[in-house]
Amino acid sequence: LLAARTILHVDMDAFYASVEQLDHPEWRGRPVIVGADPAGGRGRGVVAACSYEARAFGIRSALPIGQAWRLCPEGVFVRPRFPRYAELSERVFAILRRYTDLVEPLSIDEAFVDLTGSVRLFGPAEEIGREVKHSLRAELGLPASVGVAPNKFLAKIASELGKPDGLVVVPVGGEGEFLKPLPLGRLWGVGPKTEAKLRGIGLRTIEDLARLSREELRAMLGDAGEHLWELARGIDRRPVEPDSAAKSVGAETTFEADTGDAELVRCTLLSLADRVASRLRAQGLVAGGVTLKFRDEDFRTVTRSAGLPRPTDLAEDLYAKALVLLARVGWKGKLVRLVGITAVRLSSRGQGTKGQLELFGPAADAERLRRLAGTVDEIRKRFGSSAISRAALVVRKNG
DNA sequence: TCTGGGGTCCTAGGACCC
DNA sequence: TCTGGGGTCCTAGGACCC
Repeated sequence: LLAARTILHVDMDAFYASVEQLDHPEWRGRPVIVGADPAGGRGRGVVAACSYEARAFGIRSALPIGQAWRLCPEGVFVRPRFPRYAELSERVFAILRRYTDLVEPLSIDEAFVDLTGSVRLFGPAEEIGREVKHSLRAELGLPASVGVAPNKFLAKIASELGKPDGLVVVPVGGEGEFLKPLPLGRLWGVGPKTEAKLRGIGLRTIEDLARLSREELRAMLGDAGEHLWELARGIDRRPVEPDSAAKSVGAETTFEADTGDAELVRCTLLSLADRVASRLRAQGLVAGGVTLKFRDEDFRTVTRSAGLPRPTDLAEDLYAKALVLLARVGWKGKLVRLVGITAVRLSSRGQGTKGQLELFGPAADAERLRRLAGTVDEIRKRFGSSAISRAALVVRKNG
């Protein structure tokens, strides 16, 4: 028999916007919208996060920034400062790790904590939840919502229901009542497509879904259907898993205006390759393959991927392969909206590739490039990311 | 009003092997 | 002249999450 678990889900409220209000006291109490430049309503891109004051105007994350601007032109529109958010994120997770090592970050501002073994030492989970919220507020100045439940799914739903600044405990045995009235979209893995499909056969709430048999759901949605059958009954056996290794590292960008300029596309790919490679080096990873992402003016997205001759953390290698992949995308006659590069099949550097230095041949060239890249990383760390750049990109920018 | 950027996981088809 | 079944790996696309 499996012992009952106690899982905490901690979710920072309007995280990026809360950080901006923390760092800019004059913005507290005002609608703050973090995202793309609205450019007087003509901006490209979307809202990354917004304060609760902004939500009162109907603004939501993922809303096109121009729409947000029209809804609330008096709002405070700011560009995201990811390094600052990452810094505070680390401090959030450090507070959670005071209770246990079983902390699984879900994103920059969200985590599961398995408190099953901690309650003996620290007291009831509800008390720990209260304490966590208090520490986040007192030490970091940031609000959070917390859910306490016997599993991940229920804990996540609970924290969502408590937002903002809430603490919701799902009583053991009360899972059914708790879930029944909720719309299907609350189920983990049910997005717009699946919800529409289920609505198409007359289902609206989790209670409706729970009336279907395992077999019926399986026939309609495959393995995911069986998973939903369990979730609808509050069953979720997935463990809290700390430190999972990254499977891919990517960077992509949408052009300010759709472009037909092949040289601009290549320069952009080089700069994306630079970003991806330096993040690989920072994490001690090498890529065994590359995926190129390409989106045209009609919003049609294609990807092309291929393995690399040897694992690498060099921009030159990623870029060279990206050019080969680009040639495999038929984009004649179409303008380009977005390009992206993702490093895949990651492994940690040093395993296998270590050994004697090679003095000649491609491996030696790679070693020289690695040292150069290491020096560039160092300069950027000390003087900022714009302190040094590739001549190919500088010429482009100024020419 | 067009629709970001960072990811994960699943599926389906084809190649290839035994 | 017809044509197994299982397994794995790779690629491309798509759904989903924050």
